[in-house]
Amino acid sequence: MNPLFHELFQKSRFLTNVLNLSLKEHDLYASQWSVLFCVKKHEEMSLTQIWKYLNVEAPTITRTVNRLVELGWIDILPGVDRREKIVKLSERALHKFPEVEKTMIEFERNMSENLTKEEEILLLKLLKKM
Amino acid sequence: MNPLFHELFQKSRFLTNVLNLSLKEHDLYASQWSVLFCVKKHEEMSLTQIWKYLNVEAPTITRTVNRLVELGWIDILPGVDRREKIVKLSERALHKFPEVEKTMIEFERNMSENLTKEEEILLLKLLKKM
DNA sequence: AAAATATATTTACCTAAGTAAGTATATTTT
DNA sequence: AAAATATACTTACTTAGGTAAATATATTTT
Repeated sequence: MNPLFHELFQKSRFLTNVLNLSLKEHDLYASQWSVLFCVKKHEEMSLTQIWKYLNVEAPTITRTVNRLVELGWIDILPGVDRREKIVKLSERALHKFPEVEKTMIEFERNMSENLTKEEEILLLKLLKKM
Repeated sequence: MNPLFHELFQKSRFLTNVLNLSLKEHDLYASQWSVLFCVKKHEEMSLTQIWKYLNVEAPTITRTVNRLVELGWIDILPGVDRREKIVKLSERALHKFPEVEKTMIEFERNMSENLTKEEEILLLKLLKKM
């Protein structure tokens, strides 16, 4: 069997585990971070915007956002369209964000330190091409 | 944020979804296939051998193997050491295996058709190096 | 305006993976 | 031989993702 796919799945699982471990210090999981990150970037987002941006299905975002609301990272604003839920970072989340970001940058640095900058760019290019 | 990790996670999720769709014709999931594949390769394996080979935790394999036993793909042989569970493919699984393998080869061909052989080798190398 | 259709989110149920703690059996130490 | 430790697997609980179907609200057609 083609070892490429096996390796890709393994690496993905490994990186998720390491990332979860890194984010533990902020009581966050990787998927929660990915939602916080894109909401921060766009300031306000509807759930549909989030799941389209992150390329996952709607129920996944319903769940993660609900958890983040429970944990106090996210506030819900009622939209004009009463079907949709508009979401933004809470005060506390905005305050904590830079520290979490620091952890993320550290994680990314550690996980790519075996690659030169050129290799990193090449790897990204090949992944996208596949 | 470094787009490399985002891309890797996305691609992994995408490939898992496509693979699950391909394997649906055999009523199998990707993770079930990975267990069947390594058990076939080694003929007989203990659960510990399986989870070490696949680089996952023990409970994951307990669950997947149990499901495969239920579905009739795997038989359990009692080991000499009564703590351990030795596992092999069922007759039916051995019979069906080549067809599933064909599906897998087709999947791999489709998913790597945008890469030249050289790029494929390079991608694998970079993933391993990371 | 009523009916039909579309969109946004949720609910229910499934696989897939993790950690922590429990149980049963082997092995090693004392 | 008894006690302590190690190993193999399981159980309970959590996140993370998926599909299919339900619900509520908007929009479009008739």
